[in-house]
Amino acid sequence: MPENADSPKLRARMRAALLRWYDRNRRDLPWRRSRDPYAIWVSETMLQQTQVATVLPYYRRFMGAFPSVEALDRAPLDAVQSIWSGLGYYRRAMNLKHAAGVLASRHGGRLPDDYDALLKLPGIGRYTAGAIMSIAFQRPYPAVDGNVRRVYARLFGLTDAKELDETAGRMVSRPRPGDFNQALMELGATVCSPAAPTCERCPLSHWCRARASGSFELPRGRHVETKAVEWPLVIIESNSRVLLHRRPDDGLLAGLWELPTPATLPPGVARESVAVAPIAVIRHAITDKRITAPVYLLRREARVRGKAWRWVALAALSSYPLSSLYTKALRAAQHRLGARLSSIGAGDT
DNA sequence: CAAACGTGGAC
DNA sequence: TGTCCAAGTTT
Repeated sequence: MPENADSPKLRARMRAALLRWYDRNRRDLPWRRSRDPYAIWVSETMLQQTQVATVLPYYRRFMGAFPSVEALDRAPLDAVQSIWSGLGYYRRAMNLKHAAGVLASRHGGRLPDDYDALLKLPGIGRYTAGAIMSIAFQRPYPAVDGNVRRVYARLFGLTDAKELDETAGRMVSRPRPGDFNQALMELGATVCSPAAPTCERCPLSHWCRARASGSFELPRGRHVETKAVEWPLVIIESNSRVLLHRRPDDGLLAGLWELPTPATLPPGVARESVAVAPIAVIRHAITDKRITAPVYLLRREARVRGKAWRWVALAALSSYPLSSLYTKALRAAQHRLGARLSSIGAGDT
């Protein structure tokens, strides 16, 4: 048992110290200026496995385009995916859109002030439900993410997941459960970092077990074997348009548009293209794949059928949901395409 | 429950 | 260059 968390008085002191630290050190983030549960939900979803700095521009654009549940519900899926392009874990965007529909039809267009109801929404798991409950509704639920696990692991010497959950449940403060949870995460992200914690700046160092023992080791994450993958891409260009293909609705990059590969050229387009040298070679990683992507340019017309193929004007590429793999390839080819493709991918508007 | 799911920052 | 891994969820 983590003796440090046993005493209610001690817990109260730790909470107070953490909140005081947070009040003086909190970063000024856009979602912290809002009290709208929708804004909290969107930010927490974007922040899943994604760092704050990466999220910021996406959050601004998303909230600008879809400022409410109703706006999101009414938006075309393509528009939502397009804004999300480059952020990764694209199922999150599908889940948001889907959940917005559920909220509109069954919850009056609002996030429910109810942990179990939140959990039922697609894309909301234990962490996100706890974050929304505490931050948006001031309810004393824990929100245990990687930061919190690390902080408690060091602070109390915890390794067991169940004990950690119990501790998190006992530690949450009321009042200010949302600030408390964010303080814990902020501490983990900025002070109690994985490799080199700066204990001099930590308001909890006085009580910290790892600090006392000098051992900050954490249980290793699962080692994931990466695979080298060759993934050639073909840019078929004609009249300032390129040919895109829509990916299947499940699996990798589900529902996004892609550049064809030599093996999946549309019917009627021979593979003659790929005999020539690539104009560029892209390197990109997707989860456990280390992708090497030679990019081939083929200038020719082609007749295509079906909803899965589409000629897209270069100027319209920015409104297409594309993985960074493809925006990299298109950027590498832009001078040959005679277009200023600042409009490709994230970053504009 | 292990595996899949994106991307870019940090070292 | 390589490796780790981040405000997780789903199947």
